[in-house]
Amino acid sequence: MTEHVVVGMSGGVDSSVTAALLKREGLHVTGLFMKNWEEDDRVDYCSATEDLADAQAVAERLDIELRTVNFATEYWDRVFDRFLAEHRAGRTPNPDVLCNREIKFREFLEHARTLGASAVATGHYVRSDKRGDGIALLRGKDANKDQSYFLHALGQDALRQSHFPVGSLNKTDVRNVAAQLGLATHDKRDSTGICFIGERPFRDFLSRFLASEHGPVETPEGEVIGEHQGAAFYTLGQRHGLGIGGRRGSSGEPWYVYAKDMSRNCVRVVQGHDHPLLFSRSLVAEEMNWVRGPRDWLASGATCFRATAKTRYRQRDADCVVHLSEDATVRLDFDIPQRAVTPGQSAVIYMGDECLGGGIIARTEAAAAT
RNA sequence: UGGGGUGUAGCCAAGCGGUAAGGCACCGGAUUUUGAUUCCGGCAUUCCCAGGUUCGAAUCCUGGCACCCCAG
Repeated sequence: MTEHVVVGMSGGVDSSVTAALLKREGLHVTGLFMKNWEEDDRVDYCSATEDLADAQAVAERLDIELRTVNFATEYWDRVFDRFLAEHRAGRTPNPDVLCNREIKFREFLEHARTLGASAVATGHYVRSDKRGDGIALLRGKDANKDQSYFLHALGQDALRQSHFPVGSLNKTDVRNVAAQLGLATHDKRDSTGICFIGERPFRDFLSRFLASEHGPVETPEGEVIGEHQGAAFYTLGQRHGLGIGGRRGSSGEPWYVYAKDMSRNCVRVVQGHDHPLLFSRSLVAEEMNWVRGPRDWLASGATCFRATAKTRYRQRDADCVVHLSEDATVRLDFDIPQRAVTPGQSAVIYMGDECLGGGIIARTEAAAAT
């Protein structure tokens, strides 16, 4: 009996080619289009409609069935709600990390099972590989498109039942395959923005869900030099949106957010992209997930090991020492202080090409000598 | 109303008779399945106002106006 795989089709090239490749392998492929965000917004409505039409066109071309499903309630409850709560707390959440864990590789996967599938597939640029007694999550072959950062919160259950065909291709190859097969999405622009929600004017979008008040922008010395639109709208390392112009006797460099004080609704800034206050030498991450279990790579008894880590998507890996603890937290000590390490974002740990896992940054330790 | 100083884009700020540097902010774009960062592009027919000198002035002259500092 041929394996039945449900492919999450978004209407983009990557998932189109994912379906095509699995079909070519001879698997029984069903496409499943998810709509997880409801809005009266006309722009949004149009793009979702267009995406569905594209997915349909591809499905027809490939001669596979396309179904649709709506997880808007689940998305709101399990992803967006927390996304908002994090912002209220002054942190900078990564909704897509949560979305993958809660929606794509939980709700979606379960739904696929009810359709009789034994596995799902997505267009993520990652690879998986049997290692030891488990399955390792590996970076995508195309280093520029690698999305393992977003999938670091997956567990063995999810990986065992998932395929990532485009993970071993380069983006240009993916587009070529799509073009050769005559798929309508072959030259479709890569999508960006929050998954399922899309690219929005950030502040306007968030302000529809979050109450906010203007507040002071202060220097480390406590001098008020501007007014912000609401502390929740800013993230550490951010430059724009502060409206701070030239100042007498000042260097003329831009100003960047290095801290937020939510109790005072205050955003603290510092001048210069590389100001010491923007750097952290270490961080503590919570809610750690070890893709393959926590002890595989550890010599017995050891409580730390060397690895590399990213504290933001698309950031270069940074060498560090990972310290394990009894609870589900971890401390990373960087060889070289990292810029704009931000609570709420994920710290994702790698060993070579393998994504070991990661957690949510809870706090950091300043790099500046005290 | 005695003396001194300053008035150039939203904010800093070059310019000192030859036809408005630069930076910050802001806007647009590129990059990007978070949010950022980064990169590229745009941004004063006009220099507080009014006269005058000159082939030509933000730059010189005259008179106003505004603000700042020191004396009161």
